[in-house]
Amino acid sequence: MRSIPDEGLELIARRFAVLAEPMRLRLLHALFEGEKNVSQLVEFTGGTQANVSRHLQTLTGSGILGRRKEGLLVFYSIADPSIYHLCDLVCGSLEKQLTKQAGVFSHH
Amino acid sequence: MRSIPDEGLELIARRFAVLAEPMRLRLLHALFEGEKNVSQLVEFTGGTQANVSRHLQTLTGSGILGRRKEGLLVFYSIADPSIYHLCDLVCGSLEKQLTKQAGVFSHH
DNA sequence: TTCAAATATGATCCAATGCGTATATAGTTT
DNA sequence: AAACTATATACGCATTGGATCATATTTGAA
Repeated sequence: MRSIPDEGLELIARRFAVLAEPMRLRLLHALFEGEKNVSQLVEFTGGTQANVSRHLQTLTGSGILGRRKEGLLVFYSIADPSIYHLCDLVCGSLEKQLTKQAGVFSHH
Repeated sequence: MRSIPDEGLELIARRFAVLAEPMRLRLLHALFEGEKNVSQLVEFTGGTQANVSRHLQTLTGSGILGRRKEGLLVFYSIADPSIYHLCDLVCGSLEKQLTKQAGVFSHH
């Protein structure tokens, strides 16, 4: 079998880790609608400005988000389209698991 | 826009977190070949028995792996087929990012 | 140039998690 | 039952990462 070098594994793990925070998922979910600036995201998520800014930095640093400055405002947007599919996959898998029990997602 | 309840976000984050460890990815990679018992996985990954066992427990607890006892041996296998696609997506996305620089995956 | 608004960053604290060692449990063999 | 093998778990330690508060930086306006 083809083995994966440690560097590669750590890169993959790192990518998953970036997605492993509820606040970052909330930010991604907000940005699925289209690009938004930091203030909008702060209001949207209900987080503090500092915290939102940090998470945006994490997401941007990993290449998932893109950044665009316009005067005082900074707009963020999805830069890696694979994220959509990734989230769909996980949601789908979890829905399957959950419909075998009680349904958190059941009220479509 | 449809918002996702906090419970849901935490479930999704949790799923990503489970995939965010190199050793667990190594175990998954090993199991992509087919089911293996703990000793085989210990040898395969080069980890300690205790550590491998713990990570297998994490993966099983999240529904990603299945567990089958056969005498003294315990066999683990991929239970959630979406994992294949999930890893492919991430790898593909990372390859794209990396080919824009130096190539860790470049020697196919 | 001074002020105000939007965003980023530094310092600190705290909780979560991974690893290693040692030990416990379960199943098998004699 | 005793001894042995395979696997799981308890404990302690070290590291990491997120949240908050305060402050810095950037940019536009007066």
